[in-house]
Amino acid sequence: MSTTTRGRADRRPSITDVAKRAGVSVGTVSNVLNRPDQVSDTTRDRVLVAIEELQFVRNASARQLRAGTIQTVGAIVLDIANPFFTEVARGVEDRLAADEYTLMLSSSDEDPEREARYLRLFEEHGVQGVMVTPSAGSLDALIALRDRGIDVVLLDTTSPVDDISSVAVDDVRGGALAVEHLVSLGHTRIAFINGPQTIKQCVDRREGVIAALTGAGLDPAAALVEVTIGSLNAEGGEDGVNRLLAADGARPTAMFCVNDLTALGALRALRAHGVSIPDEMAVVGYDDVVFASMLTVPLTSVRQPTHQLGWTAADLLLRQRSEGASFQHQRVQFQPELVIRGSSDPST
Amino acid sequence: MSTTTRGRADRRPSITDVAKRAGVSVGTVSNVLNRPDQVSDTTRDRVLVAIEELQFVRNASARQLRAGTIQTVGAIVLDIANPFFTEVARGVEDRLAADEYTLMLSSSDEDPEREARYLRLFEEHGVQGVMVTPSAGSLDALIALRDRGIDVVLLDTTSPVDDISSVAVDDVRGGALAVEHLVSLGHTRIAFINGPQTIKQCVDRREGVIAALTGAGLDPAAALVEVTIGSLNAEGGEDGVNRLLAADGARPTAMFCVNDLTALGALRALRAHGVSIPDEMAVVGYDDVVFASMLTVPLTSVRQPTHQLGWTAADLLLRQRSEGASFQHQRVQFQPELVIRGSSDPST
DNA sequence: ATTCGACGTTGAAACGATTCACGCACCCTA
DNA sequence: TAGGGTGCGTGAATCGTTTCAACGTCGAAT
Repeated sequence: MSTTTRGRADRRPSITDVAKRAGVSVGTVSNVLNRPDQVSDTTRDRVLVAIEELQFVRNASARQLRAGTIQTVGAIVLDIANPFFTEVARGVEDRLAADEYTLMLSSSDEDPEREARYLRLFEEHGVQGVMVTPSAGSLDALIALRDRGIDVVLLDTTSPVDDISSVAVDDVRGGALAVEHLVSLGHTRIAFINGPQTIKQCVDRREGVIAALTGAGLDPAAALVEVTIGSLNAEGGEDGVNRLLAADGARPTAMFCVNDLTALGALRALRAHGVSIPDEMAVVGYDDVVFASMLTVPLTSVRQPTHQLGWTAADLLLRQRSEGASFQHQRVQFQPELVIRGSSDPST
Repeated sequence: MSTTTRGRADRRPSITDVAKRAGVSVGTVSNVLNRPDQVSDTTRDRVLVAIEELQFVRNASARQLRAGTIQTVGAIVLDIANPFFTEVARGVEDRLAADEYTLMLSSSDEDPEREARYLRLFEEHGVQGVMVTPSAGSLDALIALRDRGIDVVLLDTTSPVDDISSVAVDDVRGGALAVEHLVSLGHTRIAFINGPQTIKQCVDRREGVIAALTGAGLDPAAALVEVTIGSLNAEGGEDGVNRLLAADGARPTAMFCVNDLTALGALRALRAHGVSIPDEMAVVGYDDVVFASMLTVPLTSVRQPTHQLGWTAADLLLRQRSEGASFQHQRVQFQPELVIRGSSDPST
């Protein structure tokens, strides 16, 4: 009775149970599973029937314990809810699928502790490699990881060391593009809603911003109003604008947001404050996400090759694996592109 | 030399290596790791030093093989790139964190095969339970999974059976809300950009649509123009509109899109065709995603309690685990809410 | 008739962590 | 001083799979 009507399995059937039921050895069952052509038809059928009857499901832990490793890599992005990163992840998956690798995907939410936790989790699970958008200070941990035999590729950031590959978009150039554009429209007082300097993208885009201002003969100290926000999402953008508008001093006439999600929140807050766009405030975002062109005021943004970014990172990782010591580490860098729309330029 | 300067580990150090180096038995190392207070201070320190020196990292497979199970559950959503589902996932994570469970998250991309593959992968990895937004026909597999001891909670769909719990939002009501609104604005010819009937949400929302039309004394056969699209994203929405506008017959004056991503694509295509909104075409979406209120024409949409949906699903799953046989299966259903904006109502 | 290879199958060793019954040393108490 | 705890540590068994040397059997070749 307990075998026929059990509501809940007492124990998962193992390969041994299958072997007993089919009247063969465990080795044969394993062969049926992994090298079916080395088993005679009749035996194979008998085993398959037993597998079906027992509803046998392989135990991945045992499998992997024996094998030592699995066809899996991990990826840690800054924010899984950001369309930019989901598109990158899609690129990663597409490349991995070709080599029948699977992906463990996690979001650090810009928190170094979460990043470290996931890194450890991935390692404990025996991934062959990781793609990471690292927070500040995690480089040493990544180098140590690499030394322990887990390949590392930096994602959306340029590698500071020669023996770790990276795939990035030129963020300095992107930041410059945005601000050069605003300056060319005549703005001389520009707000920059930026994330913490623990995030490399924020540092680089800021560098581009400063360079563009200086290059245009403006003094950053006077022309730039920096607002630092805690998280790079819509809430952060709203928060940034609220603080900006509450501050004393001349209100900027233009604003560069570190990404489109932030810009979305900023636009929402600006609207709530009755600030008209682009007349009273020109706004530029970053990423050119799917909805940027469709907003009340279509958002000027810096476009990046998202899918290609992810695809290339995965490609480097897999090639590093297969080529071994002969692999040449490299820093791949793509160029961003400014897409001008109504949020900055009234003539469009 | 090979031990000091090895660039790449020959083999991951095991608990045995640590034990040897520290001059203790493996049992003691395990105790240091799992019950540190049962080990004397000096021994513990010695072991910790060895762990540090060898850069020892636990092997999750071995650990889990012995333990039999892990504090992990899986979730399969229809589309990870849809903000609706990322918000749901966030709710799931928040509840799981309280019980120190981890989440394996995957996207089926509305493909039953992908769903089945991930389900199997989760099972092989020994998850304790799964939350699934199922495709049509996968119920039997889910019941079988439950019978094999893996708890199942249906996510964003109402359970068709008594002994599997579910957490959903009333999609029939949601569909009705959308169309009642359009009818109240005087529309008598309404397009419905819907996904395939293999997706329960699409079936339910359609049922609500039909009910609303009938309730208003309209004949669905005449009043409703259905367009079925392959995937519920922006591309699908664009495709749907293109096909709608290319078709013969009187053009509808209103349109209900099965979700906001689809609506976004639809709006893009409508704009490309020079159709003005809401004058020539009123548009209603579904989900009220973060950018809905910020679009060129703010999108009327049906709002759902996303975070709560995920949180509750995870809560049911964990309680099912802990309460065992005494657990009462339940169908939780939340109510949707219509948010009226400019894409349907010119007066807003 | 013997040898040989091919084929199919076997069974035990290994993977690395956890667990638990047991042993040892020590101190406290009667 | 014997008896009984207590506190630490040990080491073998165990989880389920894969792998591989070894074995029997059969047919073909010599």
